[in-house]
Amino acid sequence: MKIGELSRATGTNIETIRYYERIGLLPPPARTDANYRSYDGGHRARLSFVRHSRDLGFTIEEIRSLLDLSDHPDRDCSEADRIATRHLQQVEEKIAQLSALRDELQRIVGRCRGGLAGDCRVIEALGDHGQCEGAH
Amino acid sequence: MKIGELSRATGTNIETIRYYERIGLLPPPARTDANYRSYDGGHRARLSFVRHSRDLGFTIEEIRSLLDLSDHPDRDCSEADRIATRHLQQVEEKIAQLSALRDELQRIVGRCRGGLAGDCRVIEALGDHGQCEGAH
DNA sequence: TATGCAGCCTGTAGCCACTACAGGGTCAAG
DNA sequence: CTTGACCCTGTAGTGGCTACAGGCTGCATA
Repeated sequence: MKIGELSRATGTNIETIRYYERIGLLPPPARTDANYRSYDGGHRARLSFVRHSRDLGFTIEEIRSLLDLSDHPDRDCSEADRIATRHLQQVEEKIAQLSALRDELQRIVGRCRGGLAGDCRVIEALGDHGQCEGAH
Repeated sequence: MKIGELSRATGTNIETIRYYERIGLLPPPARTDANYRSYDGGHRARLSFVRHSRDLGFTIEEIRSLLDLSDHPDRDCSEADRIATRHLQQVEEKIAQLSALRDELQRIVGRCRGGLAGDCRVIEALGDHGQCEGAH
């Protein structure tokens, strides 16, 4: 299959596929006489693996390790578990951060009465150093 | 105050302060005879505003608009409210996304029994197209 | 007076994970 | 024989910094 078909089959941008090849995440495929890339099922599976991993937020380097494990079924898979567990922790941290941030934004947004910028609580709150809570 | 003091006072990297000046977020300060940047309280307040906004996840362009409003107290502040509300929505969406992602990661991580990579459920799950749920 | 070192300056390049061209070649249909 | 979809390489841009390289200034100490 040509790059456009692979792109449609996996929902991956053509430029991204070439990018993955350039950084060594996908092996260089065979070429047609016209120098077009020619992919097979293995490439497709590998790209799906990469996309699914990216969708889950793994970094390229993490995916490189995971692919490496998947290429060597005889190795111990605890490394894969470690990567996934650490990533899960990071996601949980990020959620906690964003939740705190959402709370502060909600406090700020709720205060706008639609007057002039000079009296605006939103702008005022941003100028504060975060101690607006107990300040008045 | 010199750039190092401003850096300590606001918890902002020196390179970042110069970066903000370069992109026009902070006005160029006066210079000493030795060509050192010389900041005043106004600069400090503005930088605090920027840092606080960045901590809340506003983009540079959004901060530019917010600063513009804060520079013109006679304008209507509904624009500030609009920016903050939209940003809040984005944060909420992000949290929802990450929560879904966390759930999937938890499912994946919980399945590793520590065997060989060839039998690893983590790697297997990543290779799937996300239909692993009802598949077996 | 010499010397060392912290701090400042400019300018450029790197980070991540793409994305978007420019400028060209290839191929099948009409 | 032309049109238009598709493919190629190579380079530069995105956001928001961060990290140098290579050089200047200012102050304390020997």
